[in-house]
Amino acid sequence: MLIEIDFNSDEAIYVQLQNQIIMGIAMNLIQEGDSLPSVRQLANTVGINMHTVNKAYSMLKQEGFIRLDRRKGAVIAVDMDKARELLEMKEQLRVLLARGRCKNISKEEVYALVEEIYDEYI
Amino acid sequence: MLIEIDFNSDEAIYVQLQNQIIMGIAMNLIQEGDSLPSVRQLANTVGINMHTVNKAYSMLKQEGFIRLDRRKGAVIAVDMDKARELLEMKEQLRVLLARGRCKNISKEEVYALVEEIYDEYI
DNA sequence: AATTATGTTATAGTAGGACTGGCACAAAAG
DNA sequence: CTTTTGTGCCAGTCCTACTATAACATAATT
Repeated sequence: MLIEIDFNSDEAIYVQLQNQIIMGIAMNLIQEGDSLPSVRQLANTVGINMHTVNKAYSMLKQEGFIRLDRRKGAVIAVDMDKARELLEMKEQLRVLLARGRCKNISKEEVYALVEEIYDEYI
Repeated sequence: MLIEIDFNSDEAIYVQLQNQIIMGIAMNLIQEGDSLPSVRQLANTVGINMHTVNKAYSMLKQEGFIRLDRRKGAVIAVDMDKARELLEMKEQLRVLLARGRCKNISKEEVYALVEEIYDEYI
């Protein structure tokens, strides 16, 4: 799985790492049980510091996307805490949809976007 | 329109201001043409610095939610750049839905959330 | 047994953003 | 004229992001 960092982005590097890994899981580019490069290895190939990768991995672990195994590195292991995820998603959606509503974006247009994104999952 | 700041939140104050004003517009608590308190006034009532309010207003202006009028203060004036908003919303949704998909949240559950939020708009 | 690679922790430094504070200005309102 | 407005500049504090170096115990490799 290819990971690319935009150093000119205003998004923190560890957030970019997080999001790309999460999207990689959603896209089935990496699956349950697969392992990600080690902290040092990924830091080296991407060209960033070890601690930055470690922070991304730590957060992914805390949020229940990976399990850190000393033998196999960072192993994809998603816990299914839907309740918590639904609550967080609702908070995020509330702000996102409010912005859209101000700009006259209809519910149907939102649904169209969701459909488009789900279609990307093949 | 009541504005409340959570000083213990990890969200920046000016972001909280932005979001509350945007949600205020979406909820019809404030409407096109209405004006918000002046920079100094709002800063005073909320108990924060003038420059923090100014930053929130400046961003809202740049994002096309208000117009700054020296006579009337910050006037609600939403520009309808749907194309840009749809692009931004899609980027945000991509990350949000990826998280959900990893946690086995179905498209139908997402739609249910959207319905719930739209129902809040009365 | 020795070497290497791993996750993890500690400490320290730099850079930038967030927030506050004070001051000042021109423009508009009263 | 006086007050209030948005705006700009400069300075200072605090926190986060990122880097850098070092150290450690554990585990895989040789």
